[in-house]
Amino acid sequence: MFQLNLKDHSPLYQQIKEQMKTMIISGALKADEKIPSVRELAQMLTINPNTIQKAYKELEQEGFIYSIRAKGSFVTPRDNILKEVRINELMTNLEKTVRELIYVQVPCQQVVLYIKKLYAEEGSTADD
Amino acid sequence: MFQLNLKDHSPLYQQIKEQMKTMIISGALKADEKIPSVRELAQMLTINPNTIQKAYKELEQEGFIYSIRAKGSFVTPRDNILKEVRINELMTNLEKTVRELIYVQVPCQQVVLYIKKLYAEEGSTADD
Amino acid sequence: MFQLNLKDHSPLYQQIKEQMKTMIISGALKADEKIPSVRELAQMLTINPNTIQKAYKELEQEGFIYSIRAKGSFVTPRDNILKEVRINELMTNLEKTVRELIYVQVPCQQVVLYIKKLYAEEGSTADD
Amino acid sequence: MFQLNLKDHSPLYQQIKEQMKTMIISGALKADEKIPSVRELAQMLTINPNTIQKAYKELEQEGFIYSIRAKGSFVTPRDNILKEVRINELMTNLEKTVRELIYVQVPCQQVVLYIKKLYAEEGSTADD
DNA sequence: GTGGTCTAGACCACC
DNA sequence: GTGGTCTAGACCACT
Repeated sequence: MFQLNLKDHSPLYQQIKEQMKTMIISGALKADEKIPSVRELAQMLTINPNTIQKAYKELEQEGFIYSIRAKGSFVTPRDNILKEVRINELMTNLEKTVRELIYVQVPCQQVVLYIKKLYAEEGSTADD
Repeated sequence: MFQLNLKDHSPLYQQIKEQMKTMIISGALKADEKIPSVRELAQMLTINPNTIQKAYKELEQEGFIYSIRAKGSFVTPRDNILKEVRINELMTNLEKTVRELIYVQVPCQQVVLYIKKLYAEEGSTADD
Repeated sequence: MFQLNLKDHSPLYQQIKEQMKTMIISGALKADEKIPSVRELAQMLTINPNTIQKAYKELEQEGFIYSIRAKGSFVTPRDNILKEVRINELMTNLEKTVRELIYVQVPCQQVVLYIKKLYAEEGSTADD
Repeated sequence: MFQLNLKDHSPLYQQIKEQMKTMIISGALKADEKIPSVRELAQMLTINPNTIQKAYKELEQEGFIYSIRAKGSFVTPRDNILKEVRINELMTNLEKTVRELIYVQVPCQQVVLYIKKLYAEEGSTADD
């Protein structure tokens, strides 16, 4: 389920955050679905519960999950996510990547086709 | 020339790397142009030369600059850059960003138009 | 009647307390009016009776309600409330809020006008 | 300097946050002034550095302090604080307190005079 | 020396 | 059993 890389320079809790986000975004975790409890996941990954706690707390602050005391943590339905700020960040990120793609002379058409392919994939599985 | 943000939590040497890369990619620094020496830049930014050293070392490893002993450091012409690895990284990065854009329901067309606009801008100034 | 927010990190029993207090203060619940029994309210909100119990117990300790065995719980008439301690708490709270308002440079007049408006509203409906 | 109450139900890190905020708001700590390092304060209060860390991190997220790696933590100048959201919270808080003051029949004039007094105090010491 | 990350193990409030 | 808080002690990256 999760693959942690201890050699990587990025902190464990961020790796957990990233992978959880990926699972939510990819649709592997559905809206309002329960995610593993802090202790469960800690045991699964054989790391300290505090590290999971930190990851979950930040995921909650960023709006990807919500937690209910004595119940567990759950995936925020995507329509409830505060989108505007995030979209700005994503577009800035996109711009930076594309500018470098231009620099290394990847043709426009290749990039556009790639993006259309990604949209096509998702559109058929997760739209609606 | 450089704008360092001490309050930002990203390390100074990375901020320097990023800004140097931006200047190379944007064309502000031309191929084979000399960039400031470690000591010069350290003095300009009033920070420790070790910090600059680290930034330059990584830029060289990533192929953006090359250095000649007793001469200084210079911008690698873009045709000499080892592109394949970098392109892979960029495409992976692109995929992650686009998947999240899909998740927050930004329409395909908006993304594609944005990318075409970026290509158009650069095409007229730096292409060829 | 009551709106519980499970995602909120404040305990359920406090949410119930707060809302009950608000209803008493606003006049929605009159003096000596009967409030729902523990079991009734638990059923209405589909939560554990213990949680309601805890809320009622604290409301009683703070003097907002009183209970009669085998009869139920009732709203304390406002003249019977032990006011002095509570007023001290409120004034301390007020001081803290106002000091921060000063810090973020909200002008005195704006605060004063706001308070006068609140008094005017209540004065016409519930005073006397 | 700091007074922690171990018996209090509120977490230690929040007590630290509150007191630090009070000191910033009261002007006891000036803009860009260095506050004690994580370890220093931990030693002063004889509590664990992690607890201080948590308090500082949240204070930084809320904009009251900023930290620079390998340098320390510093007070954010008040003009740089993101005010609008905070003002809304404060006004809501104010409303709740005032409504209860009305309920326990504290006269409007007493409240208004109290607020004017607070503004007068601050105005003479910290304005400009 | 500073802030940041992590562990192992404990205790608490809530439901 | 769940999330949240706390301790004691360790290690790391950065400057």
